[in-house]
Amino acid sequence: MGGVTSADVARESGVSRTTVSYVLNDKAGVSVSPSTRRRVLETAARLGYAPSAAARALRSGRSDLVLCVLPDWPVGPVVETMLDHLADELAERDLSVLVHHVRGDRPLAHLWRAVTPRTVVGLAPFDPADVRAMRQAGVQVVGDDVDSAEAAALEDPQPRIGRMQAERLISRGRRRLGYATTDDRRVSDFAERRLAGVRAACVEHGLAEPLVIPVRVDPGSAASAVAAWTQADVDGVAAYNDEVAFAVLAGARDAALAVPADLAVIGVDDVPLAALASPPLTTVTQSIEHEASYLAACVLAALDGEAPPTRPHDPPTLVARESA
Amino acid sequence: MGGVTSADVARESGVSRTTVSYVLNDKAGVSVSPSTRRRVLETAARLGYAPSAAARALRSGRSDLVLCVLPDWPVGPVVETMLDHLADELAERDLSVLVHHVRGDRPLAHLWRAVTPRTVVGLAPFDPADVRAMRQAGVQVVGDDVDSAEAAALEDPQPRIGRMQAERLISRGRRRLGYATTDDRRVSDFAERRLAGVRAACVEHGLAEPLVIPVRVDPGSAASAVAAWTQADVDGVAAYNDEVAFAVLAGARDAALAVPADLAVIGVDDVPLAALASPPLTTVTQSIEHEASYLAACVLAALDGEAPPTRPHDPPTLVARESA
DNA sequence: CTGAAAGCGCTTACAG
DNA sequence: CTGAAAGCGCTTACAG
Repeated sequence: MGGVTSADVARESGVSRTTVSYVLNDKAGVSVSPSTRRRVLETAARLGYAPSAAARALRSGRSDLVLCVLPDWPVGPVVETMLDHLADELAERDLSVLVHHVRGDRPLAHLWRAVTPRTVVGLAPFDPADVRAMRQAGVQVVGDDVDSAEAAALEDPQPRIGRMQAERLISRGRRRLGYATTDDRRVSDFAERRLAGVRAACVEHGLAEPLVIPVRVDPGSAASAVAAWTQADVDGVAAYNDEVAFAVLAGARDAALAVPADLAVIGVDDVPLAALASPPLTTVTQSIEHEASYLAACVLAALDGEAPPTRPHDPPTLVARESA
Repeated sequence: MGGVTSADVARESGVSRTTVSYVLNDKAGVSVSPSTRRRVLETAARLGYAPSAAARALRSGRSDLVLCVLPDWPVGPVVETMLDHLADELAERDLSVLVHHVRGDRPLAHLWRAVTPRTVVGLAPFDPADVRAMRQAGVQVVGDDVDSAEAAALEDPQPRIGRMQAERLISRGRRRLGYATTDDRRVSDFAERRLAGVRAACVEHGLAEPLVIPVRVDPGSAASAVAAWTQADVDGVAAYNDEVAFAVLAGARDAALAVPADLAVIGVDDVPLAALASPPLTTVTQSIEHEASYLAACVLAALDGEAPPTRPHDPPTLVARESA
């Protein structure tokens, strides 16, 4: 039932468990005679021995697991790509990435205690109490705003994204902007911060407040939003993300509006389908690879007890296609 | 350093660790006086006690973790939704779902040994040697084809999906079909099985072999595929999935082909954006909720030592929109 | 160079 | 109704 233990290997090769442990872990500073070493290695292989991670974790309080905690927002291709990169980079250090989607209000403590990860990476800020508890238990905590919510707020990239959208629209001659926000509560914070950037750009360019309308990802919702914008002479719409932009595009189509001539539309994310939209969607994107590398570097630095690397200055970029 | 332990709770509430354990685990057959019970519970809450899973796993050989192993294929909204449902259903039994994306050829053993999960759920078949090892270590294994690759093959739903696509196209008067397959090696197996269904339907209806062309999710690739189909008088295209279908739609648009009049297009999955395509995408979908419930039921059954439930007969359904 | 022993935090027979 | 004690498998000072 319970597999082969180090005691089995020790008995079988006629040495103590200590020696087995030394050999198997290549313990530095201890020299084991070559013949013994060989015998132990051979026996372990023959018996198919694999150490119990539970025991090891209990003993040493650490594991080779990196727990990645995702907030409860919808995870699109962007986050997924990021996780892939992260896993790749950490794999080189023999770290396995485990992903957990936070559901409802189940306490986080249950989870990280259950996993005993070496590091916990959060994609949204943790509860400070959770951070404290994890740190106290010797778990590295890495992530957005873990240490300084203020610092993060100062360099929040979201408003820049919104600003960039607005500036593109304005540079294309748009004079009255609309904002297609999401009705998904879980990300309304994001939407709000992006919208702030749009607002700021409007103010700077002497334009009126953007007309904000929530748009669901379905044709009907988009149609009525487009009607309202048309009514208000809106000629350019910045969407919360590419999905919402697709909806706006569909709404414009239904209303027989030409894009971008009658209504320009710009999204955020550059999802794979963006290039295939009708017309191809102009959008703003952040370099996911950079962000992932940064996160990986944070994890590695924490592991090596080094100071966290400085966040790369990673401005969003415009992907200019036809819709705006 | 090491967080709050049950000994702390015991000391603080003036009882033994035994009692703490009994209370916290609601141990059946043991009666603890209500006042003691309350005191322990209260102290545990106040101290923020969470049991060390490592110790628990070491002691009992089991944990509350369900490890969900995803194959190396691109995970779209479909799989994501499924995982969400699974997590929801298992959360009711206090099981936490952890997701691991298989990367490259790193051995699976390392991972499940490190996690010591109660159950491992595979979304693609495991290596039989892995299954054997996990079972031997007392880890439940649940997933596609775990026990009987043949049985699974018999009721493989993929060909039915392809067949359904073809039949829709044929019922709309299409006489020469094309198949837009993926060039992603990781899912070519899926594509092949779906294509088999398309082929079968063509044979049955006395049509020629479908003209198979790989289509990448970019405008250029789609354009040349559409050109080839046009050349061959293809008037209906079944796509491997909705993403590929979007590409075909874009290609048709570039070629000034009317959809569905000149070229009908049908996808698979019904991703959120499908309804927003131009024209709205007709597609075939499987009930993810059902599949997720089935998987959850398998996990729960394994947990309770019951026989696995029979797989629900869950035929794919057609979502008829305008593109076909 | 190698071994006996302690202890990580938990659960569970076994005594009271 | 409650507690003292053993033991899960491992690593690591500490002795030889």
